[in-house]
Amino acid sequence: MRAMTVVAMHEEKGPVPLRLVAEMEAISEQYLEQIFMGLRRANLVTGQRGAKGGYTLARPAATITAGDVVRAVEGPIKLVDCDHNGGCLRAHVCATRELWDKVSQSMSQVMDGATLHDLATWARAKS
Amino acid sequence: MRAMTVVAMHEEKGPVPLRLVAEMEAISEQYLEQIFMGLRRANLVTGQRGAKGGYTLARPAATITAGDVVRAVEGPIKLVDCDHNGGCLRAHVCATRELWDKVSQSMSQVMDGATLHDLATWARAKS
DNA sequence: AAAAAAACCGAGTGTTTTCCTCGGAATAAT
DNA sequence: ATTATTCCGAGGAAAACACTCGGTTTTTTT
Repeated sequence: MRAMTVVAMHEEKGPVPLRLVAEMEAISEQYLEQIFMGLRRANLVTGQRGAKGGYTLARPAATITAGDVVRAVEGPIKLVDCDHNGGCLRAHVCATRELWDKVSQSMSQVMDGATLHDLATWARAKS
Repeated sequence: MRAMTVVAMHEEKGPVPLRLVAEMEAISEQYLEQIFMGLRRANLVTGQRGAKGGYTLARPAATITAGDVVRAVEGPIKLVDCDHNGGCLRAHVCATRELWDKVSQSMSQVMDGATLHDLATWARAKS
Protein backbone atom coordinates (compact mmCIF):
# COMPACT_ATOMS: atom_id res chain seq x y z
CA MET A 1 0.00 0.00 0.00
CA ARG A 2 2.89 2.29 0.84
CA ALA A 3 4.46 1.54 -2.54
CA MET A 4 1.25 2.23 -4.39
CA THR A 5 0.86 5.48 -2.52
CA VAL A 6 4.27 6.55 -3.80
CA VAL A 7 3.33 5.65 -7.37
CA ALA A 8 0.06 7.55 -6.97
CA MET A 9 1.90 10.62 -5.74
CA HIS A 10 3.91 10.61 -8.99
CA GLU A 11 0.81 10.12 -11.10
CA GLU A 12 1.50 12.89 -13.59
CA LYS A 13 5.27 12.63 -13.60
CA GLY A 14 5.67 9.46 -15.68
CA PRO A 15 6.73 5.96 -14.65
CA VAL A 16 8.19 5.39 -11.21
CA PRO A 17 11.12 2.95 -11.03
CA LEU A 18 11.06 0.53 -8.11
CA ARG A 19 14.53 1.71 -7.17
CA LEU A 20 12.94 4.97 -6.12
CA VAL A 21 10.10 3.32 -4.19
CA ALA A 22 12.60 1.05 -2.48
CA GLU A 23 14.59 4.03 -1.36
CA MET A 24 11.64 6.06 -0.17
CA GLU A 25 9.92 3.29 1.74
CA ALA A 26 12.91 1.25 2.84
CA ILE A 27 11.64 -1.91 1.16
CA SER A 28 14.01 -4.05 -0.90
CA GLU A 29 13.70 -3.61 -4.63
CA GLN A 30 13.48 -7.36 -5.10
CA TYR A 31 10.59 -7.70 -2.75
CA LEU A 32 8.82 -4.84 -4.48
CA GLU A 33 9.30 -6.57 -7.81
CA GLN A 34 7.40 -9.55 -6.51
CA ILE A 35 4.58 -7.42 -5.20
CA PHE A 36 4.29 -5.42 -8.41
CA MET A 37 3.98 -8.63 -10.39
CA GLY A 38 0.70 -9.18 -8.59
CA LEU A 39 -0.39 -5.61 -9.11
CA ARG A 40 0.35 -5.87 -12.78
CA ARG A 41 -1.54 -9.13 -13.16
CA ALA A 42 -4.50 -7.44 -11.54
CA ASN A 43 -4.17 -4.64 -14.09
CA LEU A 44 -3.66 -1.94 -11.49
CA VAL A 45 -0.29 -0.87 -12.88
CA THR A 46 1.58 -1.11 -16.17
CA GLY A 47 5.30 -1.71 -16.32
CA GLN A 48 7.65 0.06 -18.68
CA ARG A 49 10.97 -1.70 -19.20
CA GLY A 50 14.39 -0.25 -19.72
CA ALA A 51 16.03 2.99 -18.73
CA LYS A 52 13.57 5.74 -17.83
CA GLY A 53 11.05 2.99 -17.28
CA GLY A 54 9.11 2.06 -14.19
CA TYR A 55 5.52 1.57 -13.13
CA THR A 56 2.50 3.70 -13.83
CA LEU A 57 -1.04 3.43 -12.53
CA ALA A 58 -3.24 1.72 -15.11
CA ARG A 59 -6.18 3.90 -14.11
CA PRO A 60 -6.53 7.31 -12.43
CA ALA A 61 -5.60 7.15 -8.73
CA ALA A 62 -9.09 8.27 -7.79
CA THR A 63 -10.56 5.11 -9.34
CA ILE A 64 -8.27 2.59 -7.59
CA THR A 65 -9.34 1.72 -4.06
CA ALA A 66 -7.21 0.38 -1.24
CA GLY A 67 -9.43 -2.71 -1.45
CA ASP A 68 -8.37 -3.22 -5.06
CA VAL A 69 -4.73 -3.16 -4.00
CA VAL A 70 -5.23 -5.54 -1.08
CA ARG A 71 -7.19 -8.00 -3.21
CA ALA A 72 -4.50 -7.86 -5.89
CA VAL A 73 -1.66 -8.77 -3.55
CA GLU A 74 -3.38 -10.80 -0.83
CA GLY A 75 -6.49 -12.21 -2.45
CA PRO A 76 -10.09 -11.94 -1.30
CA ILE A 77 -10.75 -9.95 1.86
CA LYS A 78 -12.25 -12.48 4.23
CA LEU A 79 -11.50 -13.75 7.71
CA VAL A 80 -12.43 -17.40 7.33
CA ASP A 81 -12.09 -19.86 4.51
CA CYS A 82 -15.27 -21.85 4.75
CA ASP A 83 -17.06 -22.63 1.54
CA HIS A 84 -19.70 -25.01 2.88
CA ASN A 85 -22.22 -22.57 1.49
CA GLY A 86 -25.52 -23.34 3.11
CA GLY A 87 -24.63 -26.97 3.76
CA CYS A 88 -22.92 -26.56 7.10
CA LEU A 89 -22.76 -29.69 9.20
CA ARG A 90 -22.41 -27.77 12.43
CA ALA A 91 -24.94 -25.04 13.01
CA HIS A 92 -22.63 -23.16 15.35
CA VAL A 93 -19.99 -22.94 12.70
CA CYS A 94 -22.43 -21.09 10.53
CA ALA A 95 -23.57 -18.80 13.32
CA THR A 96 -20.01 -17.61 13.77
CA ARG A 97 -19.50 -17.48 10.04
CA GLU A 98 -22.31 -14.98 9.80
CA LEU A 99 -20.26 -12.80 12.12
CA TRP A 100 -17.03 -13.26 10.20
CA ASP A 101 -18.84 -12.39 6.99
CA LYS A 102 -20.11 -9.18 8.55
CA VAL A 103 -16.60 -8.30 9.65
CA SER A 104 -15.16 -9.07 6.21
CA GLN A 105 -17.82 -6.94 4.55
CA SER A 106 -17.06 -4.08 6.88
CA MET A 107 -13.37 -4.35 6.12
CA SER A 108 -14.03 -4.27 2.38
CA GLN A 109 -16.32 -1.32 2.81
CA VAL A 110 -13.69 0.74 4.59
CA MET A 111 -10.93 -0.27 2.19
CA ASP A 112 -13.07 0.43 -0.86
CA GLY A 113 -13.95 3.80 0.61
CA ALA A 114 -10.37 5.01 0.30
CA THR A 115 -8.74 5.57 -3.09
CA LEU A 116 -5.08 5.93 -3.91
CA HIS A 117 -5.84 9.58 -4.56
CA ASP A 118 -6.98 9.90 -0.95
CA LEU A 119 -3.89 8.13 0.35
CA ALA A 120 -1.62 10.33 -1.74
CA THR A 121 -3.39 13.40 -0.41
CA TRP A 122 -3.05 12.26 3.18
CA ALA A 123 0.60 11.46 2.63
CA ARG A 124 1.27 14.90 1.17
CA ALA A 125 -0.49 16.49 4.12
CA LYS A 126 1.78 14.64 6.50
CA SER A 127 5.07 15.56 4.88
CA MET B 1 -15.87 -18.46 18.99
CA ARG B 2 -17.67 -21.68 18.17
CA ALA B 3 -16.71 -23.08 21.57
CA MET B 4 -17.91 -20.00 23.40
CA THR B 5 -21.17 -20.12 21.48
CA VAL B 6 -21.71 -23.63 22.78
CA VAL B 7 -21.00 -22.55 26.35
CA ALA B 8 -23.37 -19.61 25.90
CA MET B 9 -26.10 -21.92 24.68
CA HIS B 10 -25.84 -23.86 27.94
CA GLU B 11 -25.84 -20.69 30.00
CA GLU B 12 -28.51 -21.76 32.48
CA LYS B 13 -27.64 -25.44 32.55
CA GLY B 14 -24.49 -25.33 34.63
CA PRO B 15 -20.86 -25.87 33.67
CA VAL B 16 -20.03 -27.27 30.23
CA PRO B 17 -17.17 -29.81 30.11
CA LEU B 18 -14.77 -29.41 27.21
CA ARG B 19 -15.41 -33.02 26.30
CA LEU B 20 -18.88 -31.94 25.20
CA VAL B 21 -17.65 -28.92 23.27
CA ALA B 22 -15.01 -31.06 21.61
CA GLU B 23 -17.67 -33.50 20.49
CA MET B 24 -20.09 -30.86 19.25
CA GLU B 25 -17.60 -28.78 17.34
CA ALA B 26 -15.12 -31.44 16.28
CA ILE B 27 -12.21 -29.72 17.96
CA SER B 28 -9.75 -31.70 20.06
CA GLU B 29 -10.24 -31.43 23.80
CA GLN B 30 -6.56 -30.63 24.28
CA TYR B 31 -6.65 -27.72 21.89
CA LEU B 32 -9.77 -26.42 23.59
CA GLU B 33 -8.01 -26.56 26.95
CA GLN B 34 -5.35 -24.26 25.62
CA ILE B 35 -7.87 -21.82 24.26
CA PHE B 36 -9.91 -21.80 27.46
CA MET B 37 -6.81 -20.99 29.49
CA GLY B 38 -6.75 -17.69 27.64
CA LEU B 39 -10.46 -17.14 28.12
CA ARG B 40 -10.12 -17.80 31.81
CA ARG B 41 -7.16 -15.44 32.19
CA ALA B 42 -9.29 -12.76 30.53
CA ASN B 43 -12.04 -13.48 33.05
CA LEU B 44 -14.58 -14.45 30.45
CA VAL B 45 -15.15 -17.94 31.88
CA THR B 46 -14.64 -19.71 35.18
CA GLY B 47 -13.50 -23.31 35.41
CA GLN B 48 -14.95 -25.85 37.80
CA ARG B 49 -12.73 -28.87 38.39
CA GLY B 50 -13.69 -32.45 38.95
CA ALA B 51 -16.63 -34.57 37.90
CA LYS B 52 -19.70 -32.51 37.00
CA GLY B 53 -17.27 -29.67 36.41
CA GLY B 54 -16.63 -27.65 33.28
CA TYR B 55 -16.67 -24.04 32.16
CA THR B 56 -19.25 -21.35 32.81
CA LEU B 57 -19.50 -17.82 31.49
CA ALA B 58 -18.18 -15.37 34.06
CA ARG B 59 -20.79 -12.81 33.02
CA PRO B 60 -24.19 -13.02 31.29
CA ALA B 61 -23.87 -13.94 27.61
CA ALA B 62 -25.50 -10.68 26.63
CA THR B 63 -22.62 -8.73 28.17
CA ILE B 64 -19.78 -10.61 26.47
CA THR B 65 -19.03 -9.46 22.94
CA ALA B 66 -17.38 -11.37 20.16
CA GLY B 67 -14.68 -8.72 20.35
CA ASP B 68 -14.01 -9.65 23.99
CA VAL B 69 -13.52 -13.26 22.95
CA VAL B 70 -11.22 -12.43 20.04
CA ARG B 71 -9.10 -10.10 22.15
CA ALA B 72 -8.83 -12.74 24.88
CA VAL B 73 -7.62 -15.41 22.49
CA GLU B 74 -5.74 -13.46 19.84
CA GLY B 75 -4.83 -10.16 21.43
CA PRO B 76 -5.66 -6.64 20.25
CA ILE B 77 -7.71 -6.30 17.09
CA LYS B 78 -5.47 -4.41 14.70
CA LEU B 79 -4.06 -4.96 11.25
CA VAL B 80 -0.63 -3.46 11.67
CA ASP B 81 1.83 -3.38 14.49
CA CYS B 82 3.29 0.08 14.26
CA ASP B 83 3.69 2.03 17.45
CA HIS B 84 5.64 5.00 16.10
CA ASN B 85 2.81 7.16 17.38
CA GLY B 86 3.09 10.50 15.70
CA GLY B 87 6.83 10.18 15.16
CA CYS B 88 6.79 8.34 11.84
CA LEU B 89 9.95 8.66 9.79
CA ARG B 90 8.17 8.01 6.55
CA ALA B 91 5.07 10.07 5.89
CA HIS B 92 3.60 7.47 3.56
CA VAL B 93 3.76 4.86 6.27
CA CYS B 94 1.51 6.99 8.39
CA ALA B 95 -0.91 7.73 5.59
CA THR B 96 -1.53 4.02 5.17
CA ARG B 97 -1.62 3.52 8.90
CA GLU B 98 -4.52 5.90 9.09
CA LEU B 99 -6.33 3.53 6.78
CA TRP B 100 -5.39 0.42 8.74
CA ASP B 101 -6.56 2.09 11.90
CA LYS B 102 -9.91 2.81 10.32
CA VAL B 103 -10.23 -0.80 9.24
CA SER B 104 -9.26 -2.07 12.69
CA GLN B 105 -11.80 0.21 14.31
CA SER B 106 -14.47 -0.99 11.97
CA MET B 107 -13.63 -4.62 12.77
CA SER B 108 -13.84 -3.94 16.49
CA GLN B 109 -17.11 -2.15 16.03
CA VAL B 110 -18.72 -5.08 14.26
CA MET B 111 -17.30 -7.63 16.70
CA ASP B 112 -18.33 -5.60 19.72
CA GLY B 113 -21.78 -5.28 18.21
CA ALA B 114 -22.43 -8.99 18.55
CA THR B 115 -22.75 -10.65 21.96
CA LEU B 116 -22.55 -14.32 22.81
CA HIS B 117 -26.27 -14.13 23.42
CA ASP B 118 -26.72 -13.07 19.81
CA LEU B 119 -24.49 -15.86 18.55
CA ALA B 120 -26.34 -18.43 20.64
CA THR B 121 -29.64 -17.17 19.27
CA TRP B 122 -28.41 -17.35 15.70
CA ALA B 123 -27.06 -20.84 16.29
CA ARG B 124 -30.38 -22.03 17.73
CA ALA B 125 -32.20 -20.55 14.76
CA LYS B 126 -29.98 -22.55 12.41
CA SER B 127 -30.42 -25.94 14.05
C1' DA C 1 -11.20 -45.22 50.29
C1' DA C 2 -10.97 -45.82 45.47
C1' DA C 3 -12.06 -44.52 41.03
C1' DA C 4 -13.42 -41.50 37.66
C1' DA C 5 -14.08 -36.95 35.62
C1' DA C 6 -12.68 -32.89 34.84
C1' DA C 7 -9.79 -28.45 34.88
C1' DC C 8 -4.95 -27.00 35.07
C1' DC C 9 -0.12 -26.54 33.15
C1' DG C 10 4.41 -26.49 30.52
C1' DA C 11 6.64 -28.03 26.77
C1' DG C 12 7.05 -29.64 22.12
C1' DT C 13 5.81 -30.34 16.90
C1' DG C 14 4.41 -30.16 12.08
C1' DT C 15 2.47 -27.18 8.66
C1' DT C 16 1.50 -23.01 6.58
C1' DT C 17 2.08 -18.27 5.82
C1' DT C 18 4.82 -14.30 5.52
C1' DC C 19 8.42 -11.82 4.12
C1' DC C 20 12.21 -11.85 1.69
C1' DT C 21 16.63 -13.25 -1.30
C1' DC C 22 19.12 -15.00 -5.45
C1' DG C 23 20.33 -15.35 -10.16
C1' DG C 24 19.23 -14.64 -14.38
C1' DA C 25 16.71 -13.11 -18.95
C1' DA C 26 14.39 -9.62 -21.77
C1' DT C 27 13.77 -4.85 -23.16
C1' DA C 28 14.51 -0.06 -23.82
C1' DA C 29 17.07 4.41 -23.57
C1' DT C 30 21.58 6.70 -23.75
C1' DA D 1 27.90 -1.02 -26.05
C1' DT D 2 26.38 0.10 -21.70
C1' DT D 3 23.20 0.97 -18.40
C1' DA D 4 18.64 0.92 -16.35
C1' DT D 5 14.86 -1.23 -15.79
C1' DT D 6 10.97 -4.75 -15.76
C1' DC D 7 10.13 -9.64 -15.93
C1' DC D 8 10.43 -14.39 -13.98
C1' DG D 9 11.10 -18.87 -11.33
C1' DA D 10 13.01 -20.83 -7.59
C1' DG D 11 14.26 -21.02 -3.21
C1' DG D 12 14.77 -19.86 2.31
C1' DA D 13 14.53 -18.11 7.21
C1' DA D 14 11.48 -16.96 10.71
C1' DA D 15 7.21 -16.41 12.68
C1' DA D 16 2.44 -17.70 13.33
C1' DC D 17 -0.89 -21.16 13.58
C1' DA D 18 -3.06 -25.20 14.93
C1' DC D 19 -2.40 -28.43 17.24
C1' DT D 20 -0.35 -32.82 20.56
C1' DC D 21 1.80 -34.98 24.76
C1' DG D 22 2.38 -36.12 29.40
C1' DG D 23 1.50 -35.04 33.54
C1' DT D 24 -0.79 -32.73 38.17
C1' DT D 25 -4.59 -31.19 40.91
C1' DT D 26 -9.27 -30.97 42.31
C1' DT D 27 -13.88 -32.65 42.86
C1' DT D 28 -17.65 -35.85 42.59
C1' DT D 29 -19.37 -40.43 42.49
C1' DT D 30 -19.27 -45.23 43.79
